[in-house]
Amino acid sequence: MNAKGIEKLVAEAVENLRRRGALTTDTTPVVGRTKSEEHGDFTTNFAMIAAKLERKKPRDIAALLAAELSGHADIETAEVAGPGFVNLRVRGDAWVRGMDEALTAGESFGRLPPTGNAPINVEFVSANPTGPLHVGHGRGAVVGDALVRLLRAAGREVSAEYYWNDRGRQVRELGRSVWIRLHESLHGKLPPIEDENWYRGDYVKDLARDAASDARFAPETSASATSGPLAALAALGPDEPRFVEYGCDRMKASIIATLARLRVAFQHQTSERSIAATIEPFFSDLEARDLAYRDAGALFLRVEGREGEDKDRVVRKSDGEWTYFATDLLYHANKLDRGFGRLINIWGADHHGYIPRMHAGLAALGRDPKALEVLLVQMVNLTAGGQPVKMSKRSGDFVTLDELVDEVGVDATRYVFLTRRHDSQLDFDIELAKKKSLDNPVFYAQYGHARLCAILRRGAELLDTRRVPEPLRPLLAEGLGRTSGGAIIPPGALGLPEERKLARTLLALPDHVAEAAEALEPHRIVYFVQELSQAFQRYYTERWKRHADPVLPPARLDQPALAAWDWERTAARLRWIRAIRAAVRGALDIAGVQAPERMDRSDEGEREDEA
RNA sequence: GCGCCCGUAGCACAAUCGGAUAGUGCAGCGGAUUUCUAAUCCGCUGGUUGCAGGUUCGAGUCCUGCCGGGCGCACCA
Repeated sequence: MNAKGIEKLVAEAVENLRRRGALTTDTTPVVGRTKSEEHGDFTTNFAMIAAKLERKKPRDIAALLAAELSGHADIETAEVAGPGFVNLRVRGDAWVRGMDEALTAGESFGRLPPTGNAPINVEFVSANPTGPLHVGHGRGAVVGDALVRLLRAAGREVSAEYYWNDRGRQVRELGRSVWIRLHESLHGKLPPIEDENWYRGDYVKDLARDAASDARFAPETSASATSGPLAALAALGPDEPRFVEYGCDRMKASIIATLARLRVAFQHQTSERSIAATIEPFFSDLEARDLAYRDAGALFLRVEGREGEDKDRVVRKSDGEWTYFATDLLYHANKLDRGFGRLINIWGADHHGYIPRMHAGLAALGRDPKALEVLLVQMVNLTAGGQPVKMSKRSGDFVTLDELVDEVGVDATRYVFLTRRHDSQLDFDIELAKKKSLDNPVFYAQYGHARLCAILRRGAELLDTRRVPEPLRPLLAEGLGRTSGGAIIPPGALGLPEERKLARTLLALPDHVAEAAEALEPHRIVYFVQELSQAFQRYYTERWKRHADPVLPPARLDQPALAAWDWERTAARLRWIRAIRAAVRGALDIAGVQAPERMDRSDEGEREDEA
């Protein structure tokens, strides 16, 4: 029972009207959730959209549709409102049925059936294997991974992919940097270096230190009894290609390990080196077809005038080296050749100028530029209690992703990265993300789940300690989900407006999944968790504090009071709470954030200022 | 100079292919409560959606022009 379901129902009604000749349009209706309670549960603007083609007044069409819909078994009321909306209110027992579906789906609630479309390739992170990932990469990683999970939940077939720039100048610099550090540890000082391009982070020292034990240097190290392995390696000189390979392999492994920690995984990794292997014939073919040409010793691809590009672009420099643009282009073509219908890329926002060039390049190749969709992820500013944390890249002194995860944990890292749309800047408050209090949104969401679990645990305890009157035990067992159909919980037992509203909220998860996948905006799932958690917390507190109507009987009740308790209502609410929990779990699963059964209260308690 | 992204409450952000009265958190002020995990909840304050036009039944959303912020315009990556 969600907007998609209602949409089908409205479409049927429209079809009926058409068959009877009351309407002629073939406009497909769109149904949305209402913002305001008084407008019912769902609304459609079909009448206003169709009005022009029908050449009728919107309200007249709306009246026809409303009359048709009000006959349906699931519809309580169908009313014409405003300029021509049809507002629908769904019957209470239809909500209860909807929750049964959610409970049957359990952990996988929110997942949509497969669309059967061509698979989607999502390429993200793809940071050069020349150093550890930093915080900005982390955001791209989490957004990309959540997007992959989201698209899968929405029934798409998705492959997550990492592209390694393991060729070209950047990695040559890494190889040279390894040599520089070898030289340093051998001679106690850096060799004379005429430029600033080498990588001077501490991780390179580690690479240099471990190089001697790497198998690919065995010929040198084993034959170096007198001078020592370090000297043997240093003698290879700064341009030794094995330094590059070695450095890349080590960095790749380290980057993948960091991402795995963050629960980010890839189905496929592509190496630029392997792409470059076929680049010669590819571009000479283009040259033969006059899609590329030589000028001043360089090879240019004809992209001028396409996708807003104002000049042709170099694919091979006059020094003979292929540009990254050339291999990137070939790589995207390669992905299309592998059968992907859509190529989604996640880039740092500073690369946005590259998008038109990529599109133009694809167009020049005769490919559909629209197949490549680029999501730009904006900057992350780290703060601690409102104060900016310095992230100077100078001398390799910047905050790595590993350090961030060490500091605040995987769940908080992921959650915070998903609290903003990808294209807006993000302030990441490290202090807040660590706090075990409710102004920390991660904590709030996880606590909400733990609380749902606590209620169900207590319900189970009541049953197991036999404090529930004998004849009513099957009912409670049903509410707790221990049986299915073992007892009938009357739909009317869950009749409060708040309960109905919350049912509507939780059953909207499949709609949110569909919409978020369509928009490529995983952050919406996090908003859903927040909304649902908050709605339940409000309900839970209000029921008890304001209405003296708790979900479970208070602990102090004696046996006669328990006998008089309304167990039917309790069973209905427990079932409903399980449905809420299924929705929270389903949503957190898409975000890749854990849903803990309990929060340990132990540490951190109070230790404010003691001054 | 040209191009791209963003301007929504004091701060940080939402807003379902253009839908009805623009929401949520934090901060501020006031309150509930002695329990089912209070690690809770409620109320109040706060807005000309940067500005000016346009498109239409209807605009935070689309178009044009300004203003402000960020970024990009290499035979760099």
